[in-house]
Amino acid sequence: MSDVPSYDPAAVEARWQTRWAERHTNEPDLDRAARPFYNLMMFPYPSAEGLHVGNMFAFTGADIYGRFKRLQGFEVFEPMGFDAFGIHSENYALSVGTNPALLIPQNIETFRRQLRRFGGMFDWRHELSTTDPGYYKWTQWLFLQLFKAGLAVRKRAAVNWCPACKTVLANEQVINGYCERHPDVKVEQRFLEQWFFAITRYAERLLANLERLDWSSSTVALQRNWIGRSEGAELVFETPGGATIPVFTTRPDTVFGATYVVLAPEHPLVEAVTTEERRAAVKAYQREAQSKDIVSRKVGEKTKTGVFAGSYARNPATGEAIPVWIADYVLMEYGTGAIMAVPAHDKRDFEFATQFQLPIRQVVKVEGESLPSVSEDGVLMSSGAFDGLPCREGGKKIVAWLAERGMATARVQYRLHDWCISRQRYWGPPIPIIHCDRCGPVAVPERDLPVELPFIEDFRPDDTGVSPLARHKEWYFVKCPQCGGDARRETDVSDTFLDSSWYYLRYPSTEFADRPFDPARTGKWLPVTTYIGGNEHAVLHLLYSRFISMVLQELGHTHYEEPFPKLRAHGLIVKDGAKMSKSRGNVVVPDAYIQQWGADTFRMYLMFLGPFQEGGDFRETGIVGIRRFLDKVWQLAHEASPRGQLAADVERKLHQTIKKVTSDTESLDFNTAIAAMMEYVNVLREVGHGTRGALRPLVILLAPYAPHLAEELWTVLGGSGRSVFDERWPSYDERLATAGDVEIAVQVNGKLRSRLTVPRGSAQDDVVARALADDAVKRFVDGKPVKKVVYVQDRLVNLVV
RNA sequence: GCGACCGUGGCGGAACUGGCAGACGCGCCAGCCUUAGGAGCUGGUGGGGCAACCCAUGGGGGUUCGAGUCCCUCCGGUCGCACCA
Repeated sequence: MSDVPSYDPAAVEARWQTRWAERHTNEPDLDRAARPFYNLMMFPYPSAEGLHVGNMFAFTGADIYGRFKRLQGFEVFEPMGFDAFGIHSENYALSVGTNPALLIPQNIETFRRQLRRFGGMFDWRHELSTTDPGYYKWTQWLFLQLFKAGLAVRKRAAVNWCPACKTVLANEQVINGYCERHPDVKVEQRFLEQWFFAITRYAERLLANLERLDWSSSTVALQRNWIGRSEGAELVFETPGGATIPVFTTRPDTVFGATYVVLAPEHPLVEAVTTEERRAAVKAYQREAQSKDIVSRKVGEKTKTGVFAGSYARNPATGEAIPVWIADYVLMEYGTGAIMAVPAHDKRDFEFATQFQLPIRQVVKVEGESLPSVSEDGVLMSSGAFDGLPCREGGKKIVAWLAERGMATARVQYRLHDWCISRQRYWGPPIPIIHCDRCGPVAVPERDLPVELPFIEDFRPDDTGVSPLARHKEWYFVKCPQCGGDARRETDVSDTFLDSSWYYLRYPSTEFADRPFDPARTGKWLPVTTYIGGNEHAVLHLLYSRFISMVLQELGHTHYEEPFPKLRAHGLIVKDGAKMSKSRGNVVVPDAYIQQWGADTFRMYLMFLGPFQEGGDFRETGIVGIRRFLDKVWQLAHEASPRGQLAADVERKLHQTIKKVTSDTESLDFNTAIAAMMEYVNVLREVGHGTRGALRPLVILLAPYAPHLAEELWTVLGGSGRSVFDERWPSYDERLATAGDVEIAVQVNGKLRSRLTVPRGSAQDDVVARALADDAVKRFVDGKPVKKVVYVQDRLVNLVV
């Protein structure tokens, strides 16, 4: 054995983590940074179980990118925080019977320790937690800005209600229509007054802006889908009683085929269209529909249910009287809550009409399609003057024709709903509103913020259906800030997604207690340069953040409309092909691996597992490969001769490696970047020795991936300065990277027959001449004339005979 | 049902705008070194012929001098949304 000390990751990592902290290595000057780079990763929810490998996978990839940018000369701000409010924490707290206010700090402490241990380049000066009153004071401020702008409104809306818990459930607590905690109790819907943000007013902008965002295409597709824009028309169906039923349809061309009308059971017109003799049946049906929970109500059931209301409405196109039905396959939240049913050209209407023996009238002819035919590639029939027109054109003409009589309006409809931010829960920031009998809902004056969440010994929900906060009398009863009369606080807390919709805006300004975000800091650091996170947040978090950014800009608080111009989604780490979850019991925790192998080895292993943006299957068998690689680098660095020229082939390989690692790290292809570094190390070992000149660039390339080891080896290689991260990313010489001979494939009729080694950039004629002289090639050309030559520079030549 | 994606050795995965399939790593095999090794080193490793060749990227078809890559079709899998009119 040589006299090289053995690589002891635990000692190396402890040493450098201490130095980084002492030397403030990871703390950029936020006020004076000349080249600011805001490297953001989605902050974690600090679960009781601690950081798991999925978190670490995401953070490692993002951290590598941040360190890479730092080495390229940017001043990188990489903050970390905790999304600690919300139903997860509250449920866990309920299950162990301890107030979340006591549990969360412990969880955060565990996360903080784990995050330091893995070596993230976090600027801990700017840590935040959404549960900190100093943070949620500004979450409440944000609510007030929307409230004052008329964007926070109160509406009645359905919630899941468990009659056993006597409380509101989140959708994820409803399992197949039953309460998660009472598997034999059916969940029902109840209607409560709740706070909504008017995100639908921004639907068009949220959709249009997607075009100019540099985001993973999968994420864009998810958002586009969620916003769900549909073009169509609102048509009016009149009842003899004088009521008019507006319906939304995307297929106005099929109006001649509308043979009945359906209202959602909650529709306000149900009363007016129900006849006396049908009243009992309709009431019974409404009760039945209400007893279903929201989730199963929406999941398409095989058999449809409904009830005839007793009255008829006039089809605006045909003038016919058609029956009005009440059925829960029509949803109150979409369109107008009422539809014209065209059973011949809509699957759901077809099912319903078949079941209840309602007439089915075909008005679109499509080649080779039987009913129900939903294609728009047909021509109209049985549609009066519009017969023979293609669907789309016919639809436009029908809308125009009906519009003359005030019976139709073209309009656009979105699936996106207003954002319900009310939670009838304990563990969240109280919504800063005071209800006064005289003044109505009144904003808490900003000087009185935060409305602190009081510590409540018994924080369990009770059978009142309102948040446990209502039980805290001193907190609940207040004076109206406007008239001074008796008033009560709003007891709903806000949605966790509101907390996380602006945390990135707070990070650079955490030390300012008197403002949510400092204008100068915000001007310098926002919008976020690169955002890396999982696709589980592709819709809600990212959509809400974009919405909040638009509002803040519109109200003059910030200078940008889109918070995350560049977003990359990482993949998922699975275990044995299945998603890791507590219930499956296959959650992998990194601590033991870090203990055994070191953080650097484990970081690189996670990145080598598969493509960062696709994820991979966690198998511990490969870890040793990374460790062997780092051991080799360690050995080479310690044995490197201080001086000495690089052999030509080593130099070429070095420049190729720099090129590959640079572009792969930039594109987050960490697995192939690591492979390239391994190849270089293999070459160095074949040559039999390393020089410091050959090792120094490697150590810098490796630094984002294995930061502690790189720091250590940088000093071994005689590096100056306090940190390898004060160095510059190596550059490569394109000429050197591509110099030397190349091997060219020689094909005859498209089949590989031989290989030639020629100088790079050889002329076609020379290569062809040499190819024709080749024995193997001669055998296959067999004296036949060459009809065609395909030559790809430095790659191949194909002779067609 | 709608939308997005994927299918390559024993395994994880490479392969730029079509151009030498299997980089890199794990595992496995052989040898070396060791009292010993779950350490280290050297070599080998898609399949078949055991050679000069043939066959191989889920199946079938097509475009092309040339297809893992493009097109059609079928099979299988993953994710998201889902009675959205």
